[in-house]
Amino acid sequence: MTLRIYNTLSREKEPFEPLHPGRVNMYVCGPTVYDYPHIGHAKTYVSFDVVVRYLRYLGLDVLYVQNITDVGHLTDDADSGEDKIGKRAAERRVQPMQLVETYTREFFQATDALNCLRPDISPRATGHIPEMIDLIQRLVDEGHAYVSEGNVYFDVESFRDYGKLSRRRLEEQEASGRVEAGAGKRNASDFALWKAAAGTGHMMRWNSPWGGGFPGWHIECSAMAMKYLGETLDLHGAGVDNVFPHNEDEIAQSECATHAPFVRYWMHNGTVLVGGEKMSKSKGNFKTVAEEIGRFGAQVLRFWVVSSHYRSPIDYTDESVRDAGRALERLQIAVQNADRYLGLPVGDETDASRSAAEELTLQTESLRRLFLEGMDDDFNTPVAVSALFGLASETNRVAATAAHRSPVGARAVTGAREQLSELLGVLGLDVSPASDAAEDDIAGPVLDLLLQARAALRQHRDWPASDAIRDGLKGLNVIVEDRPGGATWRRGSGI
RNA sequence: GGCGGCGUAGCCAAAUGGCUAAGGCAGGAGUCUGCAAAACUCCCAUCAGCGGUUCGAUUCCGCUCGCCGCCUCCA
Repeated sequence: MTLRIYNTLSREKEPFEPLHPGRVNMYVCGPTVYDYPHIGHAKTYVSFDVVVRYLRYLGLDVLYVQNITDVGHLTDDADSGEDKIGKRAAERRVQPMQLVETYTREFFQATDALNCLRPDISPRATGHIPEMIDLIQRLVDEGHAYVSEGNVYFDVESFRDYGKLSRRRLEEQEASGRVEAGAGKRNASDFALWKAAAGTGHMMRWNSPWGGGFPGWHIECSAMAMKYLGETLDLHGAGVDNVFPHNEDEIAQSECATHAPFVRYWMHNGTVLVGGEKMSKSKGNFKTVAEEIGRFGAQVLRFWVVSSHYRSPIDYTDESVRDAGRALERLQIAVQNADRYLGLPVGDETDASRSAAEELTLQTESLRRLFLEGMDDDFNTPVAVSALFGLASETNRVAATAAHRSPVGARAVTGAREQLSELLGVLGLDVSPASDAAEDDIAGPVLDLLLQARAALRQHRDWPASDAIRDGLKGLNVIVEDRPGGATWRRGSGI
């Protein structure tokens, strides 16, 4: 089995071979922190978190860098455009760095809640201005960039491969007439590496060989990625909306400065839509991660993300998230059924129980293979998830309604349960009851006590009282289930 | 206008040049149960349309229709 990754550069799935065997240098474009993280961010960062987790699961040593863009991009291409962070900060009468701090915290809070592993390095753009200046200077020295009225522009025509990622030709873009020639630009497609601050009212500005100013948007990723990961990265991820111009420009700057290939595999994440339209900060049609976690729970959102392929666009609807919640509940119940089975008194081993156990063990192995094959095929999480459901069904078949356990059954169920937990873990999910019971150490014992009392009522066939307890608990989002081995409780999904 | 992608059952969502087109949700029938819940069993699609290539296409090619993204900040 080999991992294959769809590379935007070639538009094909390619076998993944890192530059240095066993090690993966990976960079993902981080957020611009001037507003709350939304579901689009959730999809991107959960998807790449799954990538990191899977690579590590395969035994690769991953160094994962994801930047924080805390220096504003211009709101438009014209030289007079405002810096978004500066603009928002001015509106709120706070310093830009205050604003940026607020939303950086929000960002990590959201990704932590979604159980995304922290990047190994989270470099901030403002902390890497010297590296950017060095890089820009190299480009000027090499003749790939030129200075014009205190601005430094990248000369797009100096790079033969410009457009190789987004498959665009310069002439076509010019023909569109939508890219206006900026003041002092040689070519309409030239992009800013450094912008003069004079006359822009920018609060965030730095000294440079070209005067006071601030960096262009694209240069930060090149500078930070190469600082920590070297001239050639194994993997670079981003949302599809960054292919052009951002990623294209990263390639141009980096390769012209180093004369080395910048990225071996480019991965791009599909867009989150809302009502058939892209969810984005600028459109204002976004739902924040915090808000949606409040409605559905973080794990359900995460499951919603991995239920479709990372490259597919997905529509964000309440219904689809609710479906994800119900589906996740099925996995939770299966794990709980396994645990319950393992706690049952030992009973006789019959031919039937023996063959059922053997079948479960067999299925566990083949479903594990299905999961890995899915993941190996460009991180096909929907296939991987279907393997998880397979494991749930197989487990339920022997564990859901049994009144006692058998030694063979226990071995098989233990194996299936462990497999389920392990593979869920690769997707960053944990459905074991302990994961949410831990927050309250008294509720569990109290519920157990209540069910014991209820069992006595049931002995006397006092159905009204017994049902009243069950209904009452349901109102508290605790689901009681009567089974051959006694009643059990679980928390409902609440949705 | 240019570039790219998508269109699979009521909904979500995979795979595949030929054997039963995964899985989940919803729905239907049954088993179990005092009832309920859960679980289990069974049922529920000819793959947007039209042409072409092929012994054979949902899968490859072309066209049409519809939708989305990028070409401006965006994950």
